[in-house]
Amino acid sequence: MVAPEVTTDLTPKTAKGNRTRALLKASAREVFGRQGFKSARVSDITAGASMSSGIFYRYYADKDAVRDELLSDLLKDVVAFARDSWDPNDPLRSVLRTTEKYFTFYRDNRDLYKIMIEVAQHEDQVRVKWVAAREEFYRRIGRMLRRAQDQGVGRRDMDPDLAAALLGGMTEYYAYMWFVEERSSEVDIPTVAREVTNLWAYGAFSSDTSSGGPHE
Amino acid sequence: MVAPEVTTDLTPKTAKGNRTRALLKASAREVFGRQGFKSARVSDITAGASMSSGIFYRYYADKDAVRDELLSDLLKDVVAFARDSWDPNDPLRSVLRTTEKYFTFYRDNRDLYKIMIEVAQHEDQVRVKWVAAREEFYRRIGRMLRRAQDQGVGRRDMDPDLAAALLGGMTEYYAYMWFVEERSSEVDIPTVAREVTNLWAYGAFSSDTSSGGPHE
Amino acid sequence: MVAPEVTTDLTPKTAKGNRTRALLKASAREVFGRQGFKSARVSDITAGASMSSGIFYRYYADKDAVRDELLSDLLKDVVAFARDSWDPNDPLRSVLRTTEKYFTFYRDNRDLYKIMIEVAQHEDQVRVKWVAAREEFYRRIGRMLRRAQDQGVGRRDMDPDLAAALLGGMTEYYAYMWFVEERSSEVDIPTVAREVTNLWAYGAFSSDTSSGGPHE
Amino acid sequence: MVAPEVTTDLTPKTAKGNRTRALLKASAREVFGRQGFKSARVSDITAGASMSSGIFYRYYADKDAVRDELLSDLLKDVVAFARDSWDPNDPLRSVLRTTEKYFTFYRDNRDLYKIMIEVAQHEDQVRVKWVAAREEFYRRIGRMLRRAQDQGVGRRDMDPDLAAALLGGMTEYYAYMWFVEERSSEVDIPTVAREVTNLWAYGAFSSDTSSGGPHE
DNA sequence: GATGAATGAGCATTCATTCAT
DNA sequence: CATGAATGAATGCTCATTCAT
Repeated sequence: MVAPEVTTDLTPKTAKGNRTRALLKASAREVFGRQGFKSARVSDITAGASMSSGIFYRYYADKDAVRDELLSDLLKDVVAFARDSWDPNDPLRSVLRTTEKYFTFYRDNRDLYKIMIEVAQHEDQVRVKWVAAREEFYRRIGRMLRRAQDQGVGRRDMDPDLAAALLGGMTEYYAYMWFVEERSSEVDIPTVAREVTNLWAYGAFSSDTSSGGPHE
Repeated sequence: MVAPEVTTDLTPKTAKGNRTRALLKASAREVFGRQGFKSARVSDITAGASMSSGIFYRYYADKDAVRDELLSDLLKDVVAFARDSWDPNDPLRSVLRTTEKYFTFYRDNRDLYKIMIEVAQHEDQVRVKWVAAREEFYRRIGRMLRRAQDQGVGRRDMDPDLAAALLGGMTEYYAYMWFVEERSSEVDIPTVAREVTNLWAYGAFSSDTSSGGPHE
Repeated sequence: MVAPEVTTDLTPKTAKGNRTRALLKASAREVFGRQGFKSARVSDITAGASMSSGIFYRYYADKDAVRDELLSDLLKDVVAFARDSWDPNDPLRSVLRTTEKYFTFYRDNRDLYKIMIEVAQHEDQVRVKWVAAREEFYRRIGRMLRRAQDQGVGRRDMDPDLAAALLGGMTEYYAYMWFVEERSSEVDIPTVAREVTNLWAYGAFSSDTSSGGPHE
Repeated sequence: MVAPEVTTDLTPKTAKGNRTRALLKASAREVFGRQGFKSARVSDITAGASMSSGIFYRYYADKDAVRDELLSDLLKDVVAFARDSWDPNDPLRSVLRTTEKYFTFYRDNRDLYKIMIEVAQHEDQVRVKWVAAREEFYRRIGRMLRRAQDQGVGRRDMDPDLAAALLGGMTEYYAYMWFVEERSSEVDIPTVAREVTNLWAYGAFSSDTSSGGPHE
């Protein structure tokens, strides 16, 4: 006979419980963002919420659990983002808009991205989901590029999937350097978004399309 | 009470010592690459070299010391790489060649890159050097793009420094996904290098130059 | 990466905590006294209090911290002792009383004295305070001897400061041999105190004063 | 059958060997004196003699062995010192001479005394010998005091053995503070020796003897 | 004899997690 | 619900000592 799992129910039963849980989660986000996940102690999280250390385990099974919840939130948003539709009639406008939104999103979630990147180096579970979310992104871009080729506005000699990963990664990595590594930069989001879009426009789309490109 | 002598000399004095040190270094590289730096124990390193744990400290002050030596090696190579000259007369050929070489280099040092990226998240010392090496890269690219603009072959409406970081980062990040994250990919280095070069060619250089571009 | 919070509060928060801390301190005193500070392990201390090793660090930063607390306690008492006033009208009676009190005090704190002496060999911090406390003692004695000379009852050809250190040290060292080294001795405190006082009386005070001396 | 003790012979067989051994011993004395016995590493000793660490065990069984040899040397000298005869006809002159010689001896061996005191806190073997040597001293003094009483020049109401330990310890402890603790002191050996002798003269000997006392 | 490489036991300290109140 | 006390496994590092050359 299997020993009965003594699974303690971690769901808050009261409004106060909900609040405590939320405070712990917020503190975890802040502490992880500041110190990194590995060097953050559970007691740092509880201290950040002005609580006693034991209470943490009333709401989370362990340290990994908060982390996973925070990263799940981020991944959900990222996936939703990736699924945002592009306007097939004006792909470059879509690129510009999406790029701007993307940078804004990344900036607002820089702490979570930082955690994600740190954790993904070790935790296969996390990395797999993280990679999957990005692949989804690239697939979308690839589809758009292919459609552009079909419509005669995409550069002929281009591997759409490869170019998608390259161009998508370009944006993502710039955001990383900018907001996570805090690369000093004089530029603002619209400026970078325009440069990105131009690189896409000239790099991936036929030059004759570029007449309607976003470059000033 | 005067503190005991701290000037322990860690240099190997014999050929055997050199061999041992090299074995430890190699084992460290392998262990860090496999388990990550933080979760690697010193005893993992010595066990990997079939030695007793104490011997490690005969050659390295601590766990950080091997790591730093490994990363210094990589950084030295990276910086040398960044300083490799471009052929000003045929920038696109240079891009193609450099990109191919870069991917090859990254692939051969994937384990060190993995360590570098992991460690740079926590260690300011390391991150600063790592960022500096990349900036050097981008500065070089920026200079090349500016020269191209001066010569009338670079796209006019382009911020050379911004574009440099974007294009440079694009290559780097693809290499990361490919070799460190082991993104499954059907492509080979020449193929990716050609696509990268085309994106540079069309994205950053005037279209009239592109007649001599590397796309088949 | 910002270093994690280091401001761990080591203060007990509950009555139970206070009790635990006190038990650990008592155990440390006993263990240090028995095995000496250097060879005492933290786990010896916790084992002596029937606790797990980790709890020690809830209340003390490290092994040195308990030691310092114990020695501070002793030093505080010693300094207070040194400041006890002498009766200027009857210096020899003061010597007798003080000597008796001193031996009693030393005997009751023999374990702490043992630790102090051991530690003072290595730790400059401790030695300095320890020496300072003794110097305070000697200064006091010196003042008394000088006053005796002024009043015509102190031996003329005496360097009061030198004699003070000699006479003060004589008492201290006898206490050390007696209670720390456990020199077998048939005598009791009053007997030794009387002999000490006589040596002071005849050695430092003019013989004509000695008529009122404490020797039976 | 008892397993045969594989006792390696540690006696030097050559002149060079003798020299090496002596150098190691000298280095040990210096290193112990500087860093203390416990914190001195065997490799500090060999390094101090510009030799490799392994050689140490060619001449000494272990770290304790050199220490014991050094302390044996000291103890032998101390015991010889204690056995030096006093001039029964002029005890105070003897006290003065012996005290001066004692301070000189202590000063010249301050490093060995320092080691002795440190080690005696832990090592029963050493402490026992050390205490025995001192007791021998005190016994001698006691005999002298008793003889003085018999001859009518010693203070009647004095316990000779007790006074011996007190007076002997006084000298010893002053030497310790002076030369080991390096108590800053303006005085020189003759001055202190004279004060010591006066304290003995007036403290232990009948006042009418003091006419021939050594005080100027 | 001499060198320096190699071994491995020993100990302080950290911190996630559980428990008593 | 909440507190903070208690547990104990885990690991980096030191250094006396032995060994191969």
